[in-house]
Amino acid sequence: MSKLPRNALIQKLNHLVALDPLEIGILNELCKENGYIAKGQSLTTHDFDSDIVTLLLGGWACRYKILNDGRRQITSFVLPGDLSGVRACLFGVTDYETEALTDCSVANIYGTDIVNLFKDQPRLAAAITWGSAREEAMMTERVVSLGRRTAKERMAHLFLELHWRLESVGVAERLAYELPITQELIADCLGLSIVHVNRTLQAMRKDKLLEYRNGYVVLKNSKKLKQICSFASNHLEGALHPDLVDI
Amino acid sequence: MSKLPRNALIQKLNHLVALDPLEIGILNELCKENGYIAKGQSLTTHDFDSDIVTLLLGGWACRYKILNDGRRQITSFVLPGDLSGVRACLFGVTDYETEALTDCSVANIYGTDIVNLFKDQPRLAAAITWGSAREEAMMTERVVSLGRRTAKERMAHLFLELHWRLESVGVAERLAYELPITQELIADCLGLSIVHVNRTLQAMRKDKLLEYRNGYVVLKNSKKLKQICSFASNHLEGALHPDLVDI
DNA sequence: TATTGCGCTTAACATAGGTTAATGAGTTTT
DNA sequence: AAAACTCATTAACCTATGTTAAGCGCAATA
Repeated sequence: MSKLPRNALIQKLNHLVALDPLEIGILNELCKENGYIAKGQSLTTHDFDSDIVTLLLGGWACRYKILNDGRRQITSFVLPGDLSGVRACLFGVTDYETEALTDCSVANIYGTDIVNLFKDQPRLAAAITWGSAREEAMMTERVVSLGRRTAKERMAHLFLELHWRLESVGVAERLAYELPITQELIADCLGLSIVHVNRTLQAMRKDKLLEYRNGYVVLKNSKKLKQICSFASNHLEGALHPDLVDI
Repeated sequence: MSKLPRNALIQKLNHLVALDPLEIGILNELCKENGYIAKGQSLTTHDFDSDIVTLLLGGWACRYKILNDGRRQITSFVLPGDLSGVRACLFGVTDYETEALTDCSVANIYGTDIVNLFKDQPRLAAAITWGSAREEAMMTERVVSLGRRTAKERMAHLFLELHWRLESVGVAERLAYELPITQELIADCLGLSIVHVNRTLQAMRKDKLLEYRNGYVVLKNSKKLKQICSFASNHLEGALHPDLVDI
């Protein structure tokens, strides 16, 4: 393993393919922190024709959609190591807003550089594509949660998924992590009312399943939590197609 | 425009990039109908290590997940022109089942051939990637529906989205299409009970919004339907990044 | 140190949608 | 043509979750 510095994206991709020093060098060059976004600001500059992909390096953000009467649905949380705006850049489609939930540090990357990656660095391109595939898998799980799981099950699933993701970029402890968001945001993510989020949280505290106070989550009984929502992390894992590994 | 034969995939991709005759030729070769799957069968052979991507050419299928107590959530309908198993093939992950809802004709494609497409035909690869991006966009809409839309809104959205997709592969009339599935399947897609699907359908019939009998849907007031769920099709459209068009 | 405000908590009440169960209309099987 | 199924339909009743509204605690501001 090389001693080059690692950012969250590299850590994430490295779970999939063992990156060689050259590739790590390229990524480090591409992913230099060069921006800062204050809490509440939009992550993606909405100048249409903006040709920028944003890599989140530190902090939390979310993607959401608002219906005409104000109902909001958060479609995903954006964590360190996640790219934002790839689709907008490649296909000129934006179908949601992205907002910083905390102050964030980011790397703004030219869309052209991403496209070049696809031309010149097939393994890296494949790894990035795998990132998108993982997002889609998480989306699938969210559909299942919202469609068929109860409030308690949804909640268990969310807290476990966040832990898993944060751990894979080195930002979580073994059974705890910082969750710097309000219950209202959790409600808008789980398709519940804020009151019911609170009720459910209380109940789970009482059952010694988890603690969640002051922006800090402790999974007190992760085994039980996993049972409750039949959590499996396989959808977050993967192995590259052999033909692609050896390019 | 060339006079070569078109299958559903070609029609779909052609909305994104104007394919040249050579590319159409490659796709036609790759997408020859070579399989038939009976209603109720799994679309993807579940032999692990199977290295096959399935292109649906005719018929309907769906992806779903079943919770341990039998609750089922359909995560998406698979229509002609849709690829199935790309992620499984590239990353060895399967996180849902895929089942034929009608008898289906398909093209089984070797994963290797898809991978080669990524190496040799960047525009086609980009177009296929765009297909995945579109699926993710639809997934996002589903999350919004399940999380924040009422039964009636969800239903309106589903019927409009299906019409849009079917039209784009030439399998729908201007305001009508065949929907060869049961109300139970609609329920499992919309996260509702079968009884409530029926209730909602009755109400929408009475309001002259749509007809749906004998597997045939007629959108009687598509304008109103669009208002109800603030349907927008922009998430289904897109334009390729300029750098990719001219490769 | 008073004030304001945001986020958390709780209680009382309301409802969209779930459950159970029975009936009917077509279709397939025997 | 009877029996057996599968789907759609309807009614009666139930519950998970939503809504409204009111305190509470703490941090930021004045």
